[in-house]
Amino acid sequence: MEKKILICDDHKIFREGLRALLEKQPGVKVVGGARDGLEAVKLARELSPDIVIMDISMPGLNGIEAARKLAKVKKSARVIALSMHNDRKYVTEIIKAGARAYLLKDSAFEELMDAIKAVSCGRFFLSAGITNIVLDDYIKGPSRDPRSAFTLLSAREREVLQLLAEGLRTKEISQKLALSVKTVETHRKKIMEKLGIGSIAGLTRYAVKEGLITL
Amino acid sequence: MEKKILICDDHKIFREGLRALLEKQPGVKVVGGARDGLEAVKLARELSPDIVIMDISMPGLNGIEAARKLAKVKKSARVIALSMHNDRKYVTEIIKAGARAYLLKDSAFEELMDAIKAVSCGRFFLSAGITNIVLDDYIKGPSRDPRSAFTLLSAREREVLQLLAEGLRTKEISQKLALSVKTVETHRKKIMEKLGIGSIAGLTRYAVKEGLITL
DNA sequence: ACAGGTATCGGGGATTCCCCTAGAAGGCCG
DNA sequence: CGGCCTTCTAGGGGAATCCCCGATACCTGT
Repeated sequence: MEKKILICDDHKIFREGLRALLEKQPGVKVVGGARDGLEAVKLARELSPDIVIMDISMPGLNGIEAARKLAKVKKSARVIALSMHNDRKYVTEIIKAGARAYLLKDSAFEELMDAIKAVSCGRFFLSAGITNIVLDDYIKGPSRDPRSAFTLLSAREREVLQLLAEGLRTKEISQKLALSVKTVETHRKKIMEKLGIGSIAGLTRYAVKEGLITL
Repeated sequence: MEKKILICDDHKIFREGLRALLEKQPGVKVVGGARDGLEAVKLARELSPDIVIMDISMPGLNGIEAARKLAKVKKSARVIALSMHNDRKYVTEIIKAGARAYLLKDSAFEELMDAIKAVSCGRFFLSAGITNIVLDDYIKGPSRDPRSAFTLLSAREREVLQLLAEGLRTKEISQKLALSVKTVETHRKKIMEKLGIGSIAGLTRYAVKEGLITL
């Protein structure tokens, strides 16, 4: 029996490209395409796909919320998350939302086929590099709150992070906080370690995303 | 004679999808794929494609700068910009950089084929909705928007700025661009001088604001 | 030809980064 | 209570960087 597939992505040309690739494969059939989360849920109800390939960033209702809804409304549909972000936040959230696979858009198409086979058999599938994130969270125990700067970092660390992201250099921060330069360095190191970010530029982008500073 | 096409996008699965669609079309042949701007320029020189389909947001060297380089180095290649942004900033800049077409990723594949036909004949092609933006700027005459990254900085400086904001350290940049560490330092110094920004964090925020990188 | 901007490098000292180690204080759990 | 973890603090030492100089070469427009 052919697997029915629903493709959800807000870029039409991407949907068409993926459809073209899938149509060359035996055993699968693309039954529809959705351009946002709401349409994804609607079409999933109408078409009863076996597999839903779900982009995460979509306007209106994003892929994570859409997956959450599908888990309630259409349990039979196996969701494969497909995203350009390898951000831990997205990964953990959509997996918790019921997705059975997480692929990066940078993956080869072959990996997508592997994922389709895996979830069809009831197994999970994670892109290389994603596994680390999930296992990392797993061994750290059930962290129910989302991994934000406020749960991950200590108050002092957030303080240092903000100053770093605002552009102060190590010496200035040490003066401002009445600390040794070495202490500030240690804080920076711990922050980078916790967040898995290895540069000031990366920390700045993170701080903006988390709302610690404004552009 | 078949048109040789080079696909530039940082997502492998997107490149594969597009290739699958194009391979079903007569008269065109995909000769290669690049995952960033530098590779795009390199492959364009090696493969001499007739058409370069260029995504705008790519790591390292973005599509706008890549188009600018191609306009100097490989005049024969017609660039089709393919982006998810319908932001006027991107449109005007890449058109000025020499692109002959601008398509949204939300476009249908058919539109891409129309664009390929158009630029092959030496015509321009703009996605619906994009035309307004260009004409709008056109009738308003040369609207020198002051103080943007595109008017203040040189191409090389923008290139270095993007890499800095992406979190690469000086040495990595020098290796990527095949330059001396000292040269990269000088560029950074000039960038900071021109922009009046004195830290990597500040440069990162600036690059995000200007759309050189995404969060 | 000349001025100006751009792009490319170097010297050298101050500074920071990055790897270690480590003590004091507070909380948590068997 | 006695370990154990986390946090905050700080230092040593070498590599890498930042930051001030200067310098050469190449365009481009006047």
